[in-house]
Amino acid sequence: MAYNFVEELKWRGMMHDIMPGTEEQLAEEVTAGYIGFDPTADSLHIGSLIPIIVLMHFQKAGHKPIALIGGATGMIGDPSGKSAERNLLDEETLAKNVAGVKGQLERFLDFNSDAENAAELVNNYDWMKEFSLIDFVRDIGKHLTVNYMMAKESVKKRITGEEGADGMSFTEFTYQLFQGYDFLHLYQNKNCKLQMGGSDQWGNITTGTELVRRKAQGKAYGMTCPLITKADGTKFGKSEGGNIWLDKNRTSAYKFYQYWLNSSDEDSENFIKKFTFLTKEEIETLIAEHNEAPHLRLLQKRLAEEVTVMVHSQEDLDNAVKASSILFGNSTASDLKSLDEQTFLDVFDGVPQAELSKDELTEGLDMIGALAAKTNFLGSNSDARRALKENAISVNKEKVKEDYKITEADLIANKYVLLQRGKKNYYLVNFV
RNA sequence: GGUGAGAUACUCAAGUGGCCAACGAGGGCGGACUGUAAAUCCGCUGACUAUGUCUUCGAAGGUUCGAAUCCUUCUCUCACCA
Repeated sequence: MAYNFVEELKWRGMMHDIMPGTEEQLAEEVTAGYIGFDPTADSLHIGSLIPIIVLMHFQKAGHKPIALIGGATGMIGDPSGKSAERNLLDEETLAKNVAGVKGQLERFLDFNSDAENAAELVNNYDWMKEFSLIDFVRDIGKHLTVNYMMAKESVKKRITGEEGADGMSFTEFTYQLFQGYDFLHLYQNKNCKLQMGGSDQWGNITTGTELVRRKAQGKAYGMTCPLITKADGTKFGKSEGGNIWLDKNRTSAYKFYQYWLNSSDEDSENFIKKFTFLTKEEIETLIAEHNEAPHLRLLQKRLAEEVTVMVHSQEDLDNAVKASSILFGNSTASDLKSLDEQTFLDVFDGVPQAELSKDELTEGLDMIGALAAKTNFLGSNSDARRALKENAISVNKEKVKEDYKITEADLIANKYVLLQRGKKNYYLVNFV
């Protein structure tokens, strides 16, 4: 095999823990391996990219990736890494989420190929729903002791009350048995011998391999990748606006692109290894070039490009780059006006808006009113006066003074006026 | 239950009769610089019909020409004693 899965993950820093014998197993034959995805929302966010990419590497290495959607386990809630009991999702939401997550996974893995190592998509609800409580308790529960389950870190933490934890329901305690059974089921029905996941999944994975050993006298393997962290300690995948989603409707391609572009130097070295498929040589060259001229931010740009194209499309990337140059470059009112309405709206997607009547423009709309009273862009008239005095206000990217009046001549696409306070605060007024 | 201390703006925290819309620090915002970064420097940070006016220092009353500041009652927080 030209491509060594384990070696590949190791140099990319994506290997946290691996069970002894896993490499030998992978070297020996085409192996099926799976990762579970929780349908906690109808879209995955960029935290789920790592497991997806691991599966893609897995397939590139000639093995068979299985993506498991936790339709059943999602109904229970994984206690790993949580200090409080989770809220349960109702069936309807869950069905919607499963469909959403499934659609996204199809972007990255080809589930319809005839190849020997074609990717496969399964939903554990399909085999869990028929399982009766009695059967489950007799067939599965019998093979593991409570002592074993209690010894897991995720359980121990909650029981001993560390970190303000407040106990754990039977429901969540059962979770690891469910996930363990998934592995057993896939082992028996799909000859799946490997489970992968984030390092917080180690406990659940070992429960699975243990179950395979005891119940099926088989040998199964596990591997985890480190959880993504950022150098400044803030949470990965979050911005002020919340999660960065893979769904364009939740996080626009522009914002998605920006998230990566704004990575720190330190993080971007790390991220480009993990989130792109560039070769080791390419990445080393990039890092070297970046260190030569850090202000050009080659790493961040390449990272943002690669990931945006992978998750969205080349077209989305082009638009995001264009939008970025309008927002952050030296664009002028005429640049703005040259945009067609759709692109303009895409660029300013998510920017707060207000609607005003076009009648306001006939006499010319004064700045104080435009900023505060009519739009609530700024909190008060005083605030508006201050901002104007500070030379902080722009109309259509051009600085204005307190005596400026907005007229028909300022309209973009005959409808919009772009207000701006400082560099980053935008506000769109829609004249109808 | 008793005694003592305290409550000030987004947070911490000065102010103990007029010079108080209230020192200072942090945060936030803006400007310069810069790499859409970090650091640094400077400015702003109650409202309004604005060289003035109004409301604000736990709540309600009172004293006074004038109260964040003094008095009374109440609410809450903390400390010590039961």
